[in-house]
Amino acid sequence: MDESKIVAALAALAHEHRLRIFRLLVRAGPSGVPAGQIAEHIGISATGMSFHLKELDHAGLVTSTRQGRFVRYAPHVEGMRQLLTYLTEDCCRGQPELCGGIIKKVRAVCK
Amino acid sequence: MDESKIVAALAALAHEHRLRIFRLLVRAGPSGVPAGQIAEHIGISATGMSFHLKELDHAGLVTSTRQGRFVRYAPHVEGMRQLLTYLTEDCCRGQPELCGGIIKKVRAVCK
DNA sequence: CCTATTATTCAAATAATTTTGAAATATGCA
DNA sequence: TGCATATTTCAAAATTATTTGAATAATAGG
Repeated sequence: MDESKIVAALAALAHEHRLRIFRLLVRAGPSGVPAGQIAEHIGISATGMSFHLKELDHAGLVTSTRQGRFVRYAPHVEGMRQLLTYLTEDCCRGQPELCGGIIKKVRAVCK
Repeated sequence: MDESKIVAALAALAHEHRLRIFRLLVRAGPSGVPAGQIAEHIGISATGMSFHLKELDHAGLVTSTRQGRFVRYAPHVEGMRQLLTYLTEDCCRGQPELCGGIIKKVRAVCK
């Protein structure tokens, strides 16, 4: 995968509000949450929310669908998957020490 | 783990040069690489290298040890582990779709 | 002590991001 | 159509990050 897209995705998540937005969307699931509702939850203005959602969208981490007057945002599974695959496989080369022990853990369970 | 530390780590990696530096250090292993040698490899000035290495260091992603006139930099295993653990477990809640298929893959191998 | 090498610090300049508030767009409903 | 709601766009201001080059520190070796 294109390294500049990885940088863009990392930058998108590298912000207090945006990381919280993404976390919230993951918890909310694929049906999504209207922008205004996210804004209320996070505690920022509608304008600020649009700005941050645009960043996440451009980075390929969220998707949006209009539903009447609302625009529902949901996590974009493929974008996040690519980021985590890059970080664990390409960047950290699958080393269990670096990869958060996931590989280690699951292997242990398998024994 | 502290969310602001996660944001700092993400921001540290969210830069073309720094992501390449970190990748290079992972490949080089725990013995580390002198700052100047990294700079030569990446193709940036010594001053620029100091700036970026400081960012990575402050974010807890690399460690440094002086060896004579050289300062060797190596990946800081614990910092990266914490970041990836956060992203996969806290943020993405271990959902295989989001987590880069690592969990899925290893489970499949185990069957 | 002197010099060469390696790396960092500093301050100034430049560039990029984020915030703010007003205006605009899109939709639903009376 | 006219009005209310949800969201986005826009431009200006504020903030933060990055680059640049000169100066400074740390060390090895003569």
